[in-house]
Amino acid sequence: MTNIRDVAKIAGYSVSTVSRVINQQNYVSTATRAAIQKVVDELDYAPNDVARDLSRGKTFNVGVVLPHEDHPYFTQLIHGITTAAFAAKYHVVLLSSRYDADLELQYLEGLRRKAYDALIFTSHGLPLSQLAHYRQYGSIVICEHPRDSGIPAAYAHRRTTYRDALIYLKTHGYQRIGLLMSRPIAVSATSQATADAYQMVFGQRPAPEICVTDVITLADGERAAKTYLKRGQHFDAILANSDDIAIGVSRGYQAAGEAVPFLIGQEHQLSGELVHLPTIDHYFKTVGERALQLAISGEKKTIAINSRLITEQ
Amino acid sequence: MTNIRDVAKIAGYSVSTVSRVINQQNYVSTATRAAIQKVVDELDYAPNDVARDLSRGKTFNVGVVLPHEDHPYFTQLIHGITTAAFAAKYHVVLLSSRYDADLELQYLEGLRRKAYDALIFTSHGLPLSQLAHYRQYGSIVICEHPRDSGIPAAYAHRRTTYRDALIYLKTHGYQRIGLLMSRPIAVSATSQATADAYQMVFGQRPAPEICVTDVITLADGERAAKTYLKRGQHFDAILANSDDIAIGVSRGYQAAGEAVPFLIGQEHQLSGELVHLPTIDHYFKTVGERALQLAISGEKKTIAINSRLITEQ
DNA sequence: TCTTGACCTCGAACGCGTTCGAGACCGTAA
DNA sequence: TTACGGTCTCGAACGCGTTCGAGGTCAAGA
Repeated sequence: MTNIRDVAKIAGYSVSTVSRVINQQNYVSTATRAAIQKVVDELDYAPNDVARDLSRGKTFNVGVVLPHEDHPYFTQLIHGITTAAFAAKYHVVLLSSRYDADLELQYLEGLRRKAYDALIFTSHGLPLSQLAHYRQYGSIVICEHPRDSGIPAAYAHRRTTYRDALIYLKTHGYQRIGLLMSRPIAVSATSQATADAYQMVFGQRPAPEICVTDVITLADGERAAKTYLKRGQHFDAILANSDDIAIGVSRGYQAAGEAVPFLIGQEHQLSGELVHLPTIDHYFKTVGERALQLAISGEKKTIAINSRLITEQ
Repeated sequence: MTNIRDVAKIAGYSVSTVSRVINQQNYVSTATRAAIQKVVDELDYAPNDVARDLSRGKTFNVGVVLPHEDHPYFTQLIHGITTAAFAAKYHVVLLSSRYDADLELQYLEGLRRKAYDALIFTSHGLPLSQLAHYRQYGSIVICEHPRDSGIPAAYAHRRTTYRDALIYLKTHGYQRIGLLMSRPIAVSATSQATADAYQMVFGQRPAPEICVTDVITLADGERAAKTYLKRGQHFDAILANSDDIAIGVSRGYQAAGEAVPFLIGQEHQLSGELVHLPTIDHYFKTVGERALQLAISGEKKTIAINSRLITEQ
């Protein structure tokens, strides 16, 4: 493999002059530039990006930690992140975590080892304090409310919209509400926002038995419906954590020959549109764009993107 | 930032011995290992991944070129790729292309400049011959039939299943078939497979007027239906290029108050399942896994994954 | 005429981990 | 006792581009 020293030697100039030619910098005479360019072309020389990254001390890589690849939240977020990364000439490195603490730690170590300039956690299993500890090694951005961690964040401002949704249900006469969540309230900011909104509207924390957690897919929605039925619980309405999941819930009730509660979905997915399901759009693409911008600028900001309740579609 | 030389100096050992300790290699006495480890811990030293990549001449990065992030084909493929990459301890770098030739060239140059060990093209705008030219700089894998390019490939074997689908239509009495495609037959292997299957079943190439191209989203499907209606063309059945798109077609006809032709979708999406749409599953996750394995092993193979026609769901 | 300041080019140090060849030491088999 | 082989450690070269300080040239302004 030919390197910059080969080019310099053959062209009869110093390495630094060659470097200035390939980086299109000033202070190279036209003749010299042409002579060096000729050798570069003849030798089919291209600078080594890894060496360049090493000497510049920067990789232009942003690691994106995501628990699943096939969930709409992450898909939309990734779309926003890659769009913004592309515009800023950064590279997006996908890091699967499955909420595994060891893996997340490995990725944080990657930041320490300079594999990435910045890390975006679309979600996380480790405590925020541990993420915060790694900020000394590089920029870290999370996609949820940072609490008291001080970590820069871009996230969907869910609570207000969840409140809107629950108020909507209440004013339409739905009193007994079931809540579906991807993760337990104790560990998930999203689930907390749901619980907080519930408290605002109904004056108390949601009882544990009205919440079903670990609901991710349509099949989980179906399972949740069966769980409710098996327990003999009755609900007027259910706030599902995605449109697909709401569809699953609907199927679960139908399969059991029971009346389907009123449903509200989330994510504004095609499936919900098909059955005219009320939903909440969190604008995750925008969240992703903002997260990436924070990550590369190093700004210590918190950006909340407003969600929207969509009751007619 | 502390480096391996600092550790060596403070520990009183040579750099190579320290290297052997942090890489858990043999030929270090227990006492030495402990002494060095102590200094490593005290200094909070972590090796620099970029320097390591440079000296090893390998990055463990695989670039994945994809035209869109929000299309099910790519989402499923990415899922397979990240799954396999994770298992092999490789990193997936997402490269948006929008079929832009300049961008694709930039990514190929990235291979030449050692930014990636390998490149997977989930789709491409550049001619295969140009991709083939860059194989001298690193492993390249495509996700379609490689024709005579010799490029290693993992792809969905579509033609046979398209034939099955068209035979299914023919035997059920549907004679006049419309074909929806994401890209023109001239540039897309997928569209070619559709046309080839059509010829096998109906004995002739599909007439240009029965094909609508640039159909990517549900809205495009709706538009395609309107195009057909505007032209006064009648079809007994339409082979759409995704379930979502088929739904769009259905809407287009319904909005115009016209009878909806029999529809077959693709990708086995949730939307199709909801309306019991016949579909074709291409197993793109598997394709992605195989593509990544080819990319990192450097094997010069072509792997075709069989698709499946699903007529009852 | 002297100074100042672009302009051009060079050499060497720097960023940092890996690896190979060599040397020293010790135990065991011949 | 000589040899061979394994263990342990070191120094230096290597992978490769960037950048800073220095030095030389030349023209314009004082």
